[in-house]
Amino acid sequence: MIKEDIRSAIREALENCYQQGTLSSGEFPAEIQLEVPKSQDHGDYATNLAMMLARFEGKSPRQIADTLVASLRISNLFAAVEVAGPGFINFRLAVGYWATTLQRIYDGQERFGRSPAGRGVRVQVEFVSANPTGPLHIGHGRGAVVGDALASILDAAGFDVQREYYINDAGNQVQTLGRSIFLRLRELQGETIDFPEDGYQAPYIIELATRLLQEQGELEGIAEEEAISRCARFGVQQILGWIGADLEAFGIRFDNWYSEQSLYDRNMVEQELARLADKELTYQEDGALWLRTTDFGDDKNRVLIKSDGSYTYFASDVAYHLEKFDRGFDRVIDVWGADHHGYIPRMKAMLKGFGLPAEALEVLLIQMVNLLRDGQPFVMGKRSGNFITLREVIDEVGRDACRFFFLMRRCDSQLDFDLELAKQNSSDNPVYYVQYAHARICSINRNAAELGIEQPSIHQFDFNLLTLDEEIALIRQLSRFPEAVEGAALHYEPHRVVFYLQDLAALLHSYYNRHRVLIDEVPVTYARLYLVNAVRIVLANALSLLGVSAPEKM
RNA sequence: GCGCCAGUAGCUCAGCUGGAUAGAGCAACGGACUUCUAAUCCGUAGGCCGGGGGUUCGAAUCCCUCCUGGCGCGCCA
Repeated sequence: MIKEDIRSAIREALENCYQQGTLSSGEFPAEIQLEVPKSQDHGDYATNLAMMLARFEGKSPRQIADTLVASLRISNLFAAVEVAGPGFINFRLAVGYWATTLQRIYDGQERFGRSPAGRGVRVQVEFVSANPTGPLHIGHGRGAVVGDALASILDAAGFDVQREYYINDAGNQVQTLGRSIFLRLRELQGETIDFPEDGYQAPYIIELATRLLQEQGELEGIAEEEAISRCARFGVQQILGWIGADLEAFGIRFDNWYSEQSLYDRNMVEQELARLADKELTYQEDGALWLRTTDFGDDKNRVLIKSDGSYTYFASDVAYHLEKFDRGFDRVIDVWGADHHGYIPRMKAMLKGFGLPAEALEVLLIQMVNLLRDGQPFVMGKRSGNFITLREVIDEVGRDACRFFFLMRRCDSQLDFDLELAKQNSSDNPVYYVQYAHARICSINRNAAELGIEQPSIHQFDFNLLTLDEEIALIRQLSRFPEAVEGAALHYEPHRVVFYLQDLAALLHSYYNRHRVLIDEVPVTYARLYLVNAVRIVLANALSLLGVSAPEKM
């Protein structure tokens, strides 16, 4: 990649200076910082190296920068290297480099933007993992899209990625689900039931009860406990079906659905807890089994086995996470709702105590989505029965717009999602702005075909005919796509791809409005078609990372 | 009370590991369609980066403190 080429040129210059004695500290920064300057006047890339070295050299940054530049072999990589401001070294890339960029895009096609940065590190992204006790809501939707896009981005950046959904199909909530269905079922059979407040009130419970009655008949003659657990199993299975279908409608597929219950069935909880005990990380107190998380940064120790002998949720989660590493993942990313943030220290403490590095687990917190309708907050809650499902939102707002909206902001800031506003603004929703850029290029291609102009081959393309500032600006932006993907991957920030896309689309629209692609001069037309289709490829690749479609017509 | 996240233009938000003159969209105002799709473009205006201290060549970014909003602080899941 271009950044590495520049870095090695700088490194070489630095070595020369030390050898020739023009610089004396012998200091080598671990990584030479290269940034994209905000202003075009400052070149394509800039480094602050001279300023970093100032305190070691005892000279002014500008002096050091001058020395470095003098020693910098002016390769054909650069058109100009300048010292500017307090001591920046600005690099302007040689025009010929931009031709290479287009070449790489055509060579790579849908693979352009991918990089080996992740070195095949095995990473698992676990996301959504909503309890199978009700349909997905808007908050799940945000986590779903962020997790899905992040997984795609990591994959593009060279990580070996698996998408996993953890099914909480054991424990109290599932019991509550079973009991709720069971009671509704008895109601359907004519009994008068005093429905408990802590049961699930929502109408879909009655729907489930009705269906259970149809499919399995009455549960006469079965002990209540067994009947409830049968209701629970049925409910979980049905609801998982809904969830799977909703995610499918959202364009999300998991590589693996992992059952919490299966941990118990295989005695994994017992086994993994035993490993913690072997490391003397657990102790008995007040009739319960505790984990010493305080030794590793938590503010209190945590119970694994309650005094009544049953496991806590934390116990199975501990087993689940340890088992992830048993499965060979180098890194595990959990996408959680921000309301679970208090849970992070104990999970990290557990892994640390177990001897795993701190960065083995990365938790991405997804802040709350405040659902509004006509500016009025919509109180959500599965038990209250008052909620709008994710499916309803997708149907109302549209899949592409919905996904894009969730990805537009960094995930650790809260999001107001006004349904009326999202619909009302849908015509000037930013997603259309980006998609429109893609559709416009496709439209040019259709017109070209009608005029009998074929897509130019590399041999018909003459880079020297791309002389406009807007054209170079477009190629510059195209060349940065791999960096954008890599940055989004390494920082776990899918929204960077969104901003990259908006910038690229803006350049395309601006170019489109100012200049025509299809003109009388055939060689220029070829050059512009070549450029514009490189843009099309990158737009499509970036949209694909976000799971948003790239329409050919709008 | 303790902890986590946030506070940047009227509104919604970007700002990469500290860098050059703090950016974009919407809203406002003024322009551009006999020309590849006007879901677009061009321009104008809009700021004490919540307040106050500190660290240094340099702070929206790091540290301390205070204020505001949200969320957490179970032998619940």
